[in-house]
Amino acid sequence: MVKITDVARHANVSASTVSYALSGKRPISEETRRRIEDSIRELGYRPHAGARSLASSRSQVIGLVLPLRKGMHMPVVMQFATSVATAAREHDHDVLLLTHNEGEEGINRVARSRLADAFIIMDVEMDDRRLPLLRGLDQPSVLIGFPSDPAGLTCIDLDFAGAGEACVEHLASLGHRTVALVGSPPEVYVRGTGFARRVAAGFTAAADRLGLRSSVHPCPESPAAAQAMAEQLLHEQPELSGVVIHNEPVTQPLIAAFQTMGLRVPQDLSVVAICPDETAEQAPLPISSVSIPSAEIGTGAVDLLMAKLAEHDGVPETTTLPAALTERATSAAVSSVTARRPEDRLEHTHTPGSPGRIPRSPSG
Amino acid sequence: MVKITDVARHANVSASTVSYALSGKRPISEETRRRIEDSIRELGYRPHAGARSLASSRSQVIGLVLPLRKGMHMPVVMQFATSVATAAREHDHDVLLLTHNEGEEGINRVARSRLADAFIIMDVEMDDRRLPLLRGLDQPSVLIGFPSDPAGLTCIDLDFAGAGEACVEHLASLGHRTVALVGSPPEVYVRGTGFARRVAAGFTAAADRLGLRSSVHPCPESPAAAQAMAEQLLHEQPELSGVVIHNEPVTQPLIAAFQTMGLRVPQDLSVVAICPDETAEQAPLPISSVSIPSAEIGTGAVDLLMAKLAEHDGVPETTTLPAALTERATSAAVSSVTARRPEDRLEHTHTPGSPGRIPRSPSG
DNA sequence: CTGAAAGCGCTAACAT
DNA sequence: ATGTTAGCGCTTTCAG
Repeated sequence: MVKITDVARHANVSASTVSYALSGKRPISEETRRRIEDSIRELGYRPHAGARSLASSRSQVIGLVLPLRKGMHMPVVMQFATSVATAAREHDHDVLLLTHNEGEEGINRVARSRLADAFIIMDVEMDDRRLPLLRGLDQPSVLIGFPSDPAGLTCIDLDFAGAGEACVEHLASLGHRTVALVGSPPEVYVRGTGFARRVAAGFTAAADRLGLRSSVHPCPESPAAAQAMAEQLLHEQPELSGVVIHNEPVTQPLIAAFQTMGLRVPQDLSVVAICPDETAEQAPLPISSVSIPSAEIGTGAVDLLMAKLAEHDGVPETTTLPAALTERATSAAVSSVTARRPEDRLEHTHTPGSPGRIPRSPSG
Repeated sequence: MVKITDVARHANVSASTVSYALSGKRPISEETRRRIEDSIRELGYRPHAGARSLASSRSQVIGLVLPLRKGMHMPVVMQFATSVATAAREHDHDVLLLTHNEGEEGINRVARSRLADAFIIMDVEMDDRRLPLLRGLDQPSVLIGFPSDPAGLTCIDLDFAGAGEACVEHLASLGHRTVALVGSPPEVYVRGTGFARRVAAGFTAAADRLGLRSSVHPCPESPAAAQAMAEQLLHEQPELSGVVIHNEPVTQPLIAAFQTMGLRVPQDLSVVAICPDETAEQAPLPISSVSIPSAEIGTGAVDLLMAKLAEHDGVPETTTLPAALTERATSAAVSSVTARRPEDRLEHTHTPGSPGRIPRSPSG
């Protein structure tokens, strides 16, 4: 194995000079730097990561904790992970993969053994059990998602409340008066994952503010559940004309179910999703959507982490990425009387005036 | 930071005794071991990973190279990654995440800096450019997938050829005489990813052997492509009664397209997929399938790697996981004359006798 | 602008 | 069964 002393000898300098040439922590003459670089290349030198970490107390590794639980959409997780890995490399760091199932102990182990010198935690819950641990660590961390109390932490996420609002505002601007949110599976709400609740809160708030009737429906991630949900919605709310979907695997099946039941999208029913742009664009009928920018969140998290590692102060506790809605083919202005043709539905039809259960009525 | 000498002092032993107690590399008296363990717990000692790696030339980290390219199904990749991470932890190792887009350089960097002391490479191509590098590394590696020449390497994968065969055998046993394979996107074949070609080879070989008509159809990963594929298949091969799908995102849309076109599954058309069990089970109509056992492949890869790290010889160059077909609701025996009703199809109908293009005729 | 030298915390001979 | 000691390869004072 070629080591720093080999390079030093070959370049006729001391080992420390090679080290400094590599780190840039002190000025090196042009001439010397060139000789060193040549030697490094010629000998094929690579610093030993362990030695470096021992001497500098910096491993150049960031620990990335990914969720594996149900209700997480894996393509999004993967895109996020790769964007973190790529961004980390641009800052000369590598990424250690930790899974949520090792729990707090995994983070603790990696932190205290100094295997990683910073952490990115995905899928943070409102009252996440890892928070006290993270606050007490020597190493800085960045959370994806906002816990109830972000004090002393650094968090970044899409403005999910804003996303919920943007969807409602879009539908309202198109003239829709009754809207429904088909959300994440029930367990996601139950375990207090912030984004699910925030979408619902933003959705409901905007509907109330704009005087729309609204209802929220957690939905399991299966085509069957999507089918049942479509039937339930049309059954209970004949005047429903706008649906917001925040549940990736259900998006396509739900739209298909509506169509099968005789509703034309967007003529009879407008649909807006909160999902990655890729999903929205690739659908048979491109979906109007608020983008979940996993890649930006990933690089943003890395940037925040690097700022903290550099001991920049003024790293904000919370960073919120603005929600932007892109209009595509699934949303349109409500049309006149002929718009809804309940008599075409396969079953459970209603006459236009007969109201189903109305879970919420507008407050303002 | 509490270090090994602190523990040694606290337990009234030498540092090396603590080290040996931890590694188990030499016998320690029951009494001493207990004292050491107590001290470790009391002081909250964790060995410094870098120091350990420097002194022992073992980082206890394995590098995992994941693909991000199109045509890879992310849920499968994630499940694989998490099973690797979990299995690695059981052997006291951590996992460093490398993305294929860093290419050979990423592996080289991590290997030569001794950040990782073994590698698992996913999505290996027939003539993978990383092979020479891997063969020359100090560190052992395990490949997921079989390159054309596995000599000097260790590879593990599902028996994809066997999977293709099993599907055909199943369909043949049900009386089907004309079968089609809807495969991975064209680019996957083009870049020589082994599994896609092996499925096709096994499929074709079994069809030939059993005297079935067969054809192979690469298919892009979009619902639109699935729809087009369904139309094309029925148009060209009116006598088609068995379809094998090896293209995860297309599976569901393709079945739906067939149904929309008036075919009943499995009465008019049997469908068999090669996909994770989870996908097959969760489909609206549970799909008869050969399982892609990502988790087993992941733990298998780790086990092979650990054997190599332990310098066990006799680690096999290739490990093939047997293909097992599970019969579910999408396959059934061909029914009699009334089975196919081409006159019900939405368009491009054919009279029963008129053959479409027959891409392959049986050789035996 | 460059060198010399003292560790970083741990493991693994080599002792006994 | 345990202790002593010499590094592992690098960074970073401290000196010049």
